[in-house]
Amino acid sequence: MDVVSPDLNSILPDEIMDTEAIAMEEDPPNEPSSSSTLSETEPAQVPMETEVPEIVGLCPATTPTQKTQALTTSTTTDSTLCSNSSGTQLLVTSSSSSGLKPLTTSTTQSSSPVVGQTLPKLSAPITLPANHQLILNKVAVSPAADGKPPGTAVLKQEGQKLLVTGLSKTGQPLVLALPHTWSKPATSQGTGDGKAQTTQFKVVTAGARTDLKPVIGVQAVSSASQLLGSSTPLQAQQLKTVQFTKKTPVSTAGPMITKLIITKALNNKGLTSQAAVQAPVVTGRVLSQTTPSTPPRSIAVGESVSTVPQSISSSSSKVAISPLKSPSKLTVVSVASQSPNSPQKPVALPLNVALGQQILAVQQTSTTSPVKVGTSQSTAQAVKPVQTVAVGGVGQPQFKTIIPLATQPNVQQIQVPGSRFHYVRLVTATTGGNTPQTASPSTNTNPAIQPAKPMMMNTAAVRMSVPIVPAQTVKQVVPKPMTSATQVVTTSQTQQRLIMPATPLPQIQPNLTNLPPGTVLAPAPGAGSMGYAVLPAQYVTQLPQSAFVTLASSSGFSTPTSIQTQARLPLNGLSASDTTSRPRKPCNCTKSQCLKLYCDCFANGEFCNNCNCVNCFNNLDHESERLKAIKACLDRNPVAFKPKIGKGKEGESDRRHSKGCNCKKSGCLKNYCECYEAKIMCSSICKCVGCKNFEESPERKTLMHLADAAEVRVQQQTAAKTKLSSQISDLLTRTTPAITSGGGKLPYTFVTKEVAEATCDCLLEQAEKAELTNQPQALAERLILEEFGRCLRRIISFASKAKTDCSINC
DNA sequence: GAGTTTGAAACT
DNA sequence: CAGTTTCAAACTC
Repeated sequence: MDVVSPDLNSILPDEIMDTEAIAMEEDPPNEPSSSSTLSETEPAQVPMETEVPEIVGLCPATTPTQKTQALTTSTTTDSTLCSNSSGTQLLVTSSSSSGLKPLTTSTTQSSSPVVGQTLPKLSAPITLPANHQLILNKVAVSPAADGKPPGTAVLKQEGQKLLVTGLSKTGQPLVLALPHTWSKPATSQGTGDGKAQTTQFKVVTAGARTDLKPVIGVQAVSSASQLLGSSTPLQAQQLKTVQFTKKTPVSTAGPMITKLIITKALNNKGLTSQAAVQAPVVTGRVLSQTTPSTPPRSIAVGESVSTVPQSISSSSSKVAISPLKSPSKLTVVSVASQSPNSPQKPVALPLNVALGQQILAVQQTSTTSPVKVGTSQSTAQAVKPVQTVAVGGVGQPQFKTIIPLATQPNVQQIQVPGSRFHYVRLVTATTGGNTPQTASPSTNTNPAIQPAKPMMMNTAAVRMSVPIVPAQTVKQVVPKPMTSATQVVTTSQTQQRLIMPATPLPQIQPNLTNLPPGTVLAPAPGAGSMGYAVLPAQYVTQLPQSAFVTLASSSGFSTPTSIQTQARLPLNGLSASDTTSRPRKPCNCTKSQCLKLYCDCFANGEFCNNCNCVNCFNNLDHESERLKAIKACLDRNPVAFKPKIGKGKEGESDRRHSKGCNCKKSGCLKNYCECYEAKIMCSSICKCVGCKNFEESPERKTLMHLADAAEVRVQQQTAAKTKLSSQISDLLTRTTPAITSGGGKLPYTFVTKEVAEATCDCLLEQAEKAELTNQPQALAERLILEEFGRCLRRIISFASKAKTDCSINC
């Protein structure tokens, strides 16, 4: 294992430290001389982080508070789990050459090694950056029969799993990729030559930003330079690459000399939530270079400047990741294979090697909140392991989850608190194919059919986004034993959705990409890739473990009725309305059972929550019906659940309705018109009659002006009210001291109309009295003034008394 | 709040 | 694919 010093995050742009504890051999001769690459040897000790900001846990038993990091390595050695005292866990999983070797995971509670697999022990503590996840999947090792030298790591398509991603506090994505065969299409980036590569690594990097294309690679020393050179073309972003050579301490395959190249995206732009929505996760890139006798290793490097570095130490291997300065997070979870032999392993990455199921989650958070990761897994073969990865963040991290679809249903749940957007991407890594597979809907829909490909995810992959309210806390969902390995992604956000294994619905599979935003699809247990259940993540997150299990169970979605009610319950102490970043109007469906697109909730891929609907079936209690309805909708329209408003041809900023409207009477100037409702112009694809919703339309301009004026008025009124309230409050505050202090200021607030009239009456009376007594004018004026003085004194006295009474009574 | 209008979705 | 019906939201009063 490679160890990265805790300072890595802060140093990443500049350097990478290599701990001495790691039995890695430095390869100075091989280090690339490129200016972009920085190599350093880190001191033996890696500072331990006192805090565990982020954890990716793969252990079912892991409590929400536990923080874990999972690493899967392609090393030939058995995978081991390393955990530190803080509860941080390092998960190392490996897949056998067959690609079906069980994944082994360990939790802090259980240190049992992975069955049949051993991982290099970490000699040095591993410091993981907060909010960063490091996942290393072991690449299948080619048997000697293949003619390859023993210990040579051969990357199988299905087994390829490598995801190391991280975001610096600045949001700069960090990606570390293990050696991967250059021959693979994944190297389309220009990375390289895939010659004579015994081991392949697939690197999937997720970035919160659309343009993020982190390239990280752990390369054999010989190929290190190549990687560096190739990394440049890969990214639109500037990347700073840090490369260091390490020698694997223990490897059955023999000494491992590898270089770790860490590229850090220098360009921090585009970290907006929007960007994250568009292409957060990037792309899984395969930057692998095969090196004989060099087991691939994956290191996820998160960049963080956080003062709370997270350290993880393991006996076998150590990976130090510099603490994240910021909560920015990238989470990549890859599943190399199932671990039939270690079903009961505490930390089992839902690895379906054969299936190549992978889940990629990328999260970026602005906050420094530590990431909590809860993991769970199934132990029995009959029970599918469920992996839960939670990434916490207070800010509005961008979150994307990629869940591979495979015949072996593995569902990985990723929880990302604080993420405002939740993305779910379904990626299937199938065996056979060497070509990097994009997650594009059209190609990725049928994982079982698709040949195994290096997991490569790009923006084209199925993308589902759902606004998620930042969650302060992370909820951990414990997966219920399932027939197939399942990873569950949970978030504290109400918008997040999960697709749970359901009854086989082959028809849906082709349309996976069209599923409602935030939907997670998971193969139904035992049903291969045919069964899917669509489940809003909010339910999953809110569900108790038992409930969740029920959902995940192959038996169907017999969810306790309580679950539905839970959706209405406050989440994380926040009411649903509070937690919903995008308030959704409750539906009022009466006849559609909320299972048709008439229902906005259903159309948006959400469960009805706090709606006024009648006979609603859009809930967990009727998941089977819901699933069928979804299928029916997709059958009718494969893109039924895709956003209607997409980007126009002209550019990103040009939005347009995907289908166009068909308005006939509204002139497209009322909310009946979907275009107008979306505040976009009608386009050429619209079939509307008498359309007035075009740029030069005077009606539209007038309407817009009126709308703007109305809005301005509202704003002004609001501002006026606020100002008035403020003034009154300020006035009362200022007058109070004068009263209490007996100062000369009279609280005119007490001079009401009645008081003024009464005062005038007194003055008039005094004037009349003087007149009746034939007093000289001067005396009369004096008497009047004296009376006025008395009135004032009475007013002041009253005000003071009122103040006193108030202070006493109040 | 009831009734009407509207256009997307669903159906034929 | 076109015409019709259904449906729920938008709108009006």
